[in-house]
Amino acid sequence: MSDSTPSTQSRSPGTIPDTPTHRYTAALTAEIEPRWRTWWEANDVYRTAGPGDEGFDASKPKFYCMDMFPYPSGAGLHVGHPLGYIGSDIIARYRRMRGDNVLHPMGWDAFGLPAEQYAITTGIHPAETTRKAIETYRKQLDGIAFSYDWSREIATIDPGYYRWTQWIWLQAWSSYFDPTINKARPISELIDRLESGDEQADGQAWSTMDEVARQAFLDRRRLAYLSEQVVNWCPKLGTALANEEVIDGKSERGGYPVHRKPLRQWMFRITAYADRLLADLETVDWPESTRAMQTEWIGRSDGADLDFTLDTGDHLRVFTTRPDTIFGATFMVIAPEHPLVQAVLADPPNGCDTAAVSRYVAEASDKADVDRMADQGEKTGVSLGLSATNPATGELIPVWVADYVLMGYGHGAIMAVPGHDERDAAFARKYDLQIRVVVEPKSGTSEDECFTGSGLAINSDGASLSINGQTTDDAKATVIAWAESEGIGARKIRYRLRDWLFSRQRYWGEPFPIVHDADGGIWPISEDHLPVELPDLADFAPAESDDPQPLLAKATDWLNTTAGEAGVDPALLPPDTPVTREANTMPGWAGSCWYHLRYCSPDCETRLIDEEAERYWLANGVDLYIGGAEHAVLHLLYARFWHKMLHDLGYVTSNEPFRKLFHQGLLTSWAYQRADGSLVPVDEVEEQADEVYIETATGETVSRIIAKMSKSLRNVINPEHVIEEWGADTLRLYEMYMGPLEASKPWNPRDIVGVFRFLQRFWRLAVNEDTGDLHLAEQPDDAIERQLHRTIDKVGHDIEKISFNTAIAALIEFTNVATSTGRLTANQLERLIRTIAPLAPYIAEELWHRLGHDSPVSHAPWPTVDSDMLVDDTVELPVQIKGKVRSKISVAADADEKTVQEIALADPRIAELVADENIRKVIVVPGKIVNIITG
RNA sequence: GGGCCCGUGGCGGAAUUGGCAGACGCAGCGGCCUUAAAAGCCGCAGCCCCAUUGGGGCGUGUGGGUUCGAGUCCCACCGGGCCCA
Repeated sequence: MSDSTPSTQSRSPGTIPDTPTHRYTAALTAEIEPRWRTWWEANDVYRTAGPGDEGFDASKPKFYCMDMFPYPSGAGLHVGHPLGYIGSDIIARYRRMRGDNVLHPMGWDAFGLPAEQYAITTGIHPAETTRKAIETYRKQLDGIAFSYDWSREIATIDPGYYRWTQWIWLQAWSSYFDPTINKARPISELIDRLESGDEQADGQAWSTMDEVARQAFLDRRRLAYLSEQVVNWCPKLGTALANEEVIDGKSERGGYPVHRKPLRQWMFRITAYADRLLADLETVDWPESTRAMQTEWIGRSDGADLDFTLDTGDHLRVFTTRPDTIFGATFMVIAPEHPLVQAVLADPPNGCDTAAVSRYVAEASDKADVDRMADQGEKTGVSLGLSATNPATGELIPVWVADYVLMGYGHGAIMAVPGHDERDAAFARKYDLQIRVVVEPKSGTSEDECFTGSGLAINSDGASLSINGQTTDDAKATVIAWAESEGIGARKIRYRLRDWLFSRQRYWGEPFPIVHDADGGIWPISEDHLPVELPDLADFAPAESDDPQPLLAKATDWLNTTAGEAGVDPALLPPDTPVTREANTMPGWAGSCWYHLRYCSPDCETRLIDEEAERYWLANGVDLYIGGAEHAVLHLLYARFWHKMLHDLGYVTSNEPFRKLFHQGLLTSWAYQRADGSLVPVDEVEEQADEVYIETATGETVSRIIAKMSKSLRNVINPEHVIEEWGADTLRLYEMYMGPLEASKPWNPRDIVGVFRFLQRFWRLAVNEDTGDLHLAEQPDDAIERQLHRTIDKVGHDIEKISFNTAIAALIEFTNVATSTGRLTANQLERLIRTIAPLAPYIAEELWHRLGHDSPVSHAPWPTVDSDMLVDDTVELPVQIKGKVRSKISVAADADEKTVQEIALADPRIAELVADENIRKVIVVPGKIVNIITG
């Protein structure tokens, strides 16, 4: 067992001979819990009827309560994983008892890298290891009494599931974004508009374009499109890596060189949705921090596009958020990837050191964007020997190339204002470029060398424009209006959000439902040929190559096929046309973007989601979505994007997928370190004395640190071990009792016994430990009855507030009072059992049936609360003198202020204390407090 | 560097949102039961001072402010976390 303290290690009440036969012990939970689990399963207790199902009651309100589904790893669950699941299960059970139709499903996010990496080292197929891991997870989850409707279980790797993942992708491929209505539409509608002449293709009439030009135009408009992207390519690993997987130009795993390489990749046009993804954050009930993160990630900036004229006569377009500082633009900088660089190298102006420029561009190409953007570190660059005219001042200013400007942002070119931008200032100082101050703070002078805030424009007076004295906001508007009238610029809103790179060179993911013909044409697989199944592969090792090769390229029989074989509509392409399948696969995020839809009708063959089920379960989206904050941006943004796209295309009615979002906190745990820093597993350590820990095997002293539970720190706690020693109800209660669900908190094995003792007392309140019979009172005790109402009321409210720790505290308190006062009547006990049922389902079910019920306690209604029982006739009020409590008085609950004041002043102790004082004022807050101000 | 969040007994945490700080649990102490121990049960318990029951002072990271009244609101600082740079 994972316990480290001797006091808990030796505890094992089930084996103590003196223990009463019918005490709530680990031995008893080991008998009770599996028995009810089997019974629940045999009787389909948690099956949820939806529209069209037998027994569905449409008059009940719906409550869709969903967990972020897990990636089933080979290591199994540790006690941190179920934390959020226990929370959502309590809510689901509570809402059911409140009379809602509750949809509470679970599934598996089963495509992804770890299984594939494992396959590379062991040769075991990812499908096999994943299936095994799912089985383990399922077994572990079942032990904790989750009330999932397993008939709705889905796994992203099921062909029946990823058929629809592919289908959704095809919808995106077959759609475009119409900015005039700010929505996605089928691309067939765009073709109609082009053919009718309602719209032109980039200013060209459709009728004048040939087929190649038409396809190229349409491909540029699709929501899913191919594009040349610079990726982190690692030849040794044979794959592109995410930015986070590259450290100092080397792969995180293996330390192999990584090159920045342009690669044709499938993209998603998520940027088209930037403003909707931003604006609709206002409409959801999400943690403030998560909304802030998404807002920052989308990164809207308001500014202007401005054109500068080069001395070659060409224009250089820049984006700036500070058009008001145009008079301070003393040079320009372009990114190393900017097309102008190649133009300059091809036809160098006088004074251009082409060798230096070429060398600089080559060096910059292998640097990651994050490193280039970093504020610290030397700014580097090379002059191009070109000049541009500042349109406001008329001055000629030099053009440089520098890697702190990124091609992916704006136009890959900036007007540099070293007087008011830190990075431009650093660059100007290094290369001795002119710095001009054009903004001053509204009051006082700036302490900073480089003032980047808002203020008043100065030194900003030119032939066609003057903004001196204008505030920054006014000056921005003036400059934009001027640029527009001069025809050299326009107001522009830009987003930090980039289009989503959607292809991976991995094996264990969804194949794209598309084929390529010999001429580079792209053809969709028709719907009735979906899914495109992942071919079997015997060898998962990536091919080492300078030329990026997706793993699926190894499946040559699968890869090279014909249009007919692959399932392309014969009307589009003759069936015997040789085609190549797309060898890239979709990223791990794909399946999780829409699983909230599939749960509603997991077996629907005709649509991704049954229409009626969608309207019912997804009205206003998922009612409660619980999961980790680590998905605050990527998963939650991608899922919102797909949902909105499907909304535009008419497949879902709601605009947002998750109405209320909640993040559970992280579970930390103690880890033990030897003097040399190496780690000792938690279960090989004992606490010898207070704060002194020794390694059992060696007797050496080890030090204790607190850290996130992880395999590498050897501090994971296995839920099965906890259940073995205390039972699952204790595990559930302990995890919820530790503190607020959203807080990070340390797992302390020593504390578990507290909730176990509570359950023991709870059990003893109902059951005679010696005989096993129920022992009940004939007549209810009035004080107990009142407190029971209060407890039911508080537990209900706390569950709704997701404040389970205080709900449990209220139950403990009631149980302590009830055990010390006497017995409960059968009726009282029934209500108490129903109140604890969402939190501790096993003990509740056992006692419920012992009370003579045949149907599950989870199907019983939540006990009613009589509001008269919540208020007392008399209340005790503290009486303060100058803010310090000096006495307490007992008054009628509805006594008016005057009466309360009289009683307070008449209180002997108060009278004595104020006898010699002048009473200036008496504050009476009915039901709360009395405060007497003297002096 | 900017933004957001958080600092309460030995520990995990409560406090109806401005009204008795420390609910509830762990650990601790005392008692019952027991030959004994464990388990269980009953009680004590923020810190300090005086005292016989009782009383007083100080207390929610630090310093200031608003208020009859501040853990809660405002300002500054210190420490920790997250996000963006």
